[in-house]
Amino acid sequence: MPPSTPAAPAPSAEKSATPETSEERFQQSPLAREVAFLTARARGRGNALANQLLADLDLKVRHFSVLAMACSGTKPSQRELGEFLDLDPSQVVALVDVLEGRGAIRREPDPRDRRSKILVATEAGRELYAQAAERTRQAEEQTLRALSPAERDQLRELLAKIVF
Amino acid sequence: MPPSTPAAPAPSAEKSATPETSEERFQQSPLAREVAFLTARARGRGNALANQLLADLDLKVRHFSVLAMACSGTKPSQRELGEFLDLDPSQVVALVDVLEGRGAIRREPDPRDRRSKILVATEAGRELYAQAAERTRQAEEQTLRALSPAERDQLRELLAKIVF
DNA sequence: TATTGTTATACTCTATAACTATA
DNA sequence: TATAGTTATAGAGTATAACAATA
Repeated sequence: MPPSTPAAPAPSAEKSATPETSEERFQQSPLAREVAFLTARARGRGNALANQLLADLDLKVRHFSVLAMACSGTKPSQRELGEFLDLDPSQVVALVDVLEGRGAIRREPDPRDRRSKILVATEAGRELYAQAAERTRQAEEQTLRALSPAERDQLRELLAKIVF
Repeated sequence: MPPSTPAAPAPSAEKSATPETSEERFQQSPLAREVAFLTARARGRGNALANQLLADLDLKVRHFSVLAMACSGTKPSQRELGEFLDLDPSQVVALVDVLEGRGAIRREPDPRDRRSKILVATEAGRELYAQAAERTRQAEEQTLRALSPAERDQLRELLAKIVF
């Protein structure tokens, strides 16, 4: 009988042999190793937190994304924006309507194709974006707080590789 | 006039100065560097592909996740499962109803708490899971095909760190 | 003839509240 | 009193089809 094995978890205990939380238990499941599951959970949590922080600006993540692209100087048309953000053309219409109604963005005619409309931010839109971007920055900080700066960059690079 | 500069993109061209696709253009935007955006896009694409590959089994990713946990041997209650999968209790009921109706899983009484029900897979359920897991494996392979095996492990580790 | 934005519409997913049976 | 599961219901998100203007 070895005298120097102090803190072993006593595997022979009869009743409370499973004091671990279900979260810990489930981390052993195969599902918990699937990238699809992990990204779904990451995006779910991140989205919820970001929506929460954006709430006092009366914005949701989806509106923020449209506003961000309108502020980016890349002059997206509605169609292009929909493809980039994985949004249906009809959804883009609805989101743009909201932001244009708030005076944050404008639909400008495309001189090269009069069918399409280019989205640009107004001065008020750029101000709103500045406030919103600060909040999403906080959300990202909190979401990634378990990672070192180097790991955060790694994650960004790996994700960019698979989606672009 | 240097004779040995053959394939320069001729930056002084007047008209077609933007031959790049909008996707390339938008990758320069600040939004494209936000982890929230990248994970949302990753999960959107991954989810769509997985749903597509699971379609001939009459399953969607959400059903697959429940089935996977029922097959995992971790004996989740409906409540615990909902927390792990970010699903509302009422959604769990609906998903479990479908899978139980197909004979893939069973609700078993929890001897320690007669209010809660533990989800376990039937033999048919384990067979269905085997087929479905092969398809989600294919989906992951395709989603991550731009990454080396080492990079895939890295990504898994980083994601696990932020969601667990 | 094909494409952009738009509208109307329906469908899926998600969230809320109330109920029951147990604890 | 609080919690697990259930039900009903409403809301948000998403997808589909048809149309007008333009290419």
